[in-house]
Amino acid sequence: MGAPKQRWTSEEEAALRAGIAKHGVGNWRRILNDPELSSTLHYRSNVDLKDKWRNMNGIVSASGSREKGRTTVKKTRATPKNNDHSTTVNTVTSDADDENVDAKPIASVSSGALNTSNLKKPHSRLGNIIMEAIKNLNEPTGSHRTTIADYIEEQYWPPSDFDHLLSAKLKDLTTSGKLIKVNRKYRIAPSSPYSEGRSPKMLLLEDVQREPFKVGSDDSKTLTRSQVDAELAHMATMSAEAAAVAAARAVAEAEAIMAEAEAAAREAEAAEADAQAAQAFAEAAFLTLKNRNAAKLMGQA
DNA sequence: TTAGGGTTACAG
DNA sequence: CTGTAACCCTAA
Repeated sequence: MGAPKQRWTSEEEAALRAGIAKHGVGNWRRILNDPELSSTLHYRSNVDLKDKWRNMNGIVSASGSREKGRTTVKKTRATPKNNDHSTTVNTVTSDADDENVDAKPIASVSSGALNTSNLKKPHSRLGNIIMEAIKNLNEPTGSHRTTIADYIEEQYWPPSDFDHLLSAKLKDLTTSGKLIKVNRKYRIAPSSPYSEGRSPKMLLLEDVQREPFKVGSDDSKTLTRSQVDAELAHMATMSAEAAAVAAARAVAEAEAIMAEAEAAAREAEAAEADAQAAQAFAEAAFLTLKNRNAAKLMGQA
């Protein structure tokens, strides 16, 4: 991990996830074309989206071109893009440097205000500490919040109200896809190098086939439907482990989607014009969630 | 335009 | 030096 070139921000990642959930994997151009998402992903190209998704996903064949004795050829390549923005100086009172517990991961710039500087700084220190803690704890089934808190308290200073900050940050990390929350436990989301010798408790496909809502929008329904079918078909060919991982990921995605939909709906309350779009998006997200919620992992709030 | 291979750049 | 993430190139 690191911050190499033009690192993707949480907003961009969230937007990408939302776009994939909405339009399906592979339709990068369509995602980029989405008016809401395009504001956030303005600096990224369709290829960038594809590459980012490849990285986020736990790349299948990491063809590290390491096995090439490639040396001495230097391509003086200056930094191509110099966008980006003022680093929000976050001088928090000395020790506990934690911030933004923002509730809206997506910057839905609706018609009207042309917001240009929408950059949130990367992840804060606490986020890194949390990731480190979980990684070092290395619990195969994930770590409880209390365990994480204990670890951090031993390693670092215990600020006041730390518990609250930790909860907020955990939620933030979960919604942004860095962590997966499964039954009160948090795990590192993407690449899991440890193959976990034991087969995970199989997540039974509990097909929730009730119909809570009757969404009248046919368009989004068909779109979502085909997408879900494709994913289910793909899931059927997966191994047990892969399926478990995919299920956990799907839930994490769904949570992120729901959060975004919530934020979008909240925004829409103010702007009537966007209300319908947000509604449709929320419904689509809910449909996706319903279909994807095969595993009953979402018990707790 | 997209998927995949390959390269460059940075962090540990 | 190794791993990872962004970037680049090219076939399909």
